[in-house]
Amino acid sequence: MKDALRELIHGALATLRAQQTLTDDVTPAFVVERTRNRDHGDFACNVALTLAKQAGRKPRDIATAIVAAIDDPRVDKIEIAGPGFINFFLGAAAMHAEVAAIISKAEAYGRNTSGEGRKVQIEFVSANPTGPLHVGHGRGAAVGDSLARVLDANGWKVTREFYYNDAGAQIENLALSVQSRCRGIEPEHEDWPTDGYRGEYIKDVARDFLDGENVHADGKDVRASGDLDDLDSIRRFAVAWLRREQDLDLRAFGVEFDVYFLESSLYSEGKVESTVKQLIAAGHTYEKDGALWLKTTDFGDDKDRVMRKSQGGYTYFVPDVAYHEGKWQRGFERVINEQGADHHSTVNRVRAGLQALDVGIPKGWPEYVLHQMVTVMRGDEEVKLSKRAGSYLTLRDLIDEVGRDATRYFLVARKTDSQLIFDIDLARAQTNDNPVYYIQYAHARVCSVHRQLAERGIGTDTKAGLGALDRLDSEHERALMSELSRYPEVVEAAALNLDPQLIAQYLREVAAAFHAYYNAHQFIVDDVVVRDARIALANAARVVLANGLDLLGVSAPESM
RNA sequence: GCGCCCGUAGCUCAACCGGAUAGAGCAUCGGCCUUCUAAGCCGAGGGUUGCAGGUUCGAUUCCUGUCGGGCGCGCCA
Repeated sequence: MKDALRELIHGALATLRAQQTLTDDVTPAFVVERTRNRDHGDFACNVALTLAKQAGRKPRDIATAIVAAIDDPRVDKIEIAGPGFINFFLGAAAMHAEVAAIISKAEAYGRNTSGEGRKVQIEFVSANPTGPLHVGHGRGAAVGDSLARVLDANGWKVTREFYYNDAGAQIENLALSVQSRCRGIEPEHEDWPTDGYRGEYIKDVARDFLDGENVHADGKDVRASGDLDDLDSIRRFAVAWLRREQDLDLRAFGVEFDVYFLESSLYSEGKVESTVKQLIAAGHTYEKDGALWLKTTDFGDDKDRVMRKSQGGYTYFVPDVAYHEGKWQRGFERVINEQGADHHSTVNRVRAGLQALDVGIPKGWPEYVLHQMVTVMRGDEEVKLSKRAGSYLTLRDLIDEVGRDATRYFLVARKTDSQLIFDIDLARAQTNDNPVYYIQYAHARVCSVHRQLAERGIGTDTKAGLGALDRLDSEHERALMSELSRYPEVVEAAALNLDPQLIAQYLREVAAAFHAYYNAHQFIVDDVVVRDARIALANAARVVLANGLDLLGVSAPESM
């Protein structure tokens, strides 16, 4: 509806220009937006205000001229208000048509094609296989996967990718830790490796290694040699073991990836070497103190970066650039990296490295969505420890305790750049204070109505119901219809702002509108036409709730 | 010391890339409803948007400074 109104405005401007009422050919940016206040109608437009400046005329005069040039049956009334806002009051028919569209499009309602099938990659989680996923990874998983779903709903062709380091120093620490556990050394002992991993899970890995277990991860089997002097074998086994573990966690979270990308492949396939050569050839490198440097300061970084250490070997930054060049070569018009904000310093660095390649990669490519820290509270106590990891709360702990739906919802329900406080007690609560419960309950209530009808042997006629929506004219009914019709705009906005939180927030409002509607009216009434209409509207609400929840990866239960 | 993020009602958060009287939920207080799940409705109180400047018709939003909280600042990844 928003777009339709924009077109009406553009049409009116064209008319005014043809009449010479307007002489300026340039139309400045303007917006059509939902009003906050019902007195201002359904939509408002600020075009007269933005036009006034360049036309040198009073906004209200321009607004009057524009309004006079608009005539559309979908619009009941147009008012000019305040400094010159144009307020549109939609007719009931426009709203009823939207409800009918919801029912007929069903799962497809709210989806659009603005992405035109272009390729976008979302890289998220990307945890190294050195330990269980923690709550921070959970936020990344929830946000990244929801973003993927949202962009898919906007017509993009989405690839979900997980990048992990299976070869660096951290992995060496992992292998050494497992080896020490195999030898019965405890983390408190003086022979325990510096920077070793102390969690309980290391013991489990060690046990399985000594037992000669077989681990299936990333589509291949890795068998433990059981030889504790064979560090290489320990390393391969430990990586596979933890990869499998993380995979189970992610699956329990409803998140699946299309591509798992190994950092080691960048070395084995010579990508790192070729990237270094490219950077040297492009003339952006220099030698200093026995090391090879990249002049990233030429591209907006705050200091130059070492590529090859004086002792030999590349810094992690080099494979990072190689990796992203590979993403570019794979044809992703957009790449969105979802990471913890503690990695924010890599943003400038990676982009600068890509600019230095001189291969035509746009300046702001790739895009980043960085999420801030998560603090988990139980009552007034901060929860920090996990039995499994020994040092931090794992994602699995949280899913086990509050369930997947609540975990996912809570982790996306806040702006990514704000710190998030996860209230375990609230997430578990079976009350209306709990937004997940409140939303799912609204969905279940519609299903419950159908069960009630079935028990009484009452059938309904959706088509007749949709034809009779004009019989529904209470405040609650109107409000619910209006709320539902916003859904497509919310899906669009969530993609534009890369912000699934908008969906979470919107669903709460839909649920509130539904509950109010539900409680103010009887569904099972003798008037067949009204009954059909009310149930058709309830079904429309169910569709929007189900579609929205799906974008968050949260289930839409039929009963609770 | 430098960089990034945050600071909005008692609490948890919004405010749709600068718009109208800064909004919801919870909590508190006063009414109503209590019927197809555990609901819901109406009203009230509660704000100098951390603080101080600036930009303009107009600022929670943009700029500068400042205070407070978080995270980063390696030839670690």
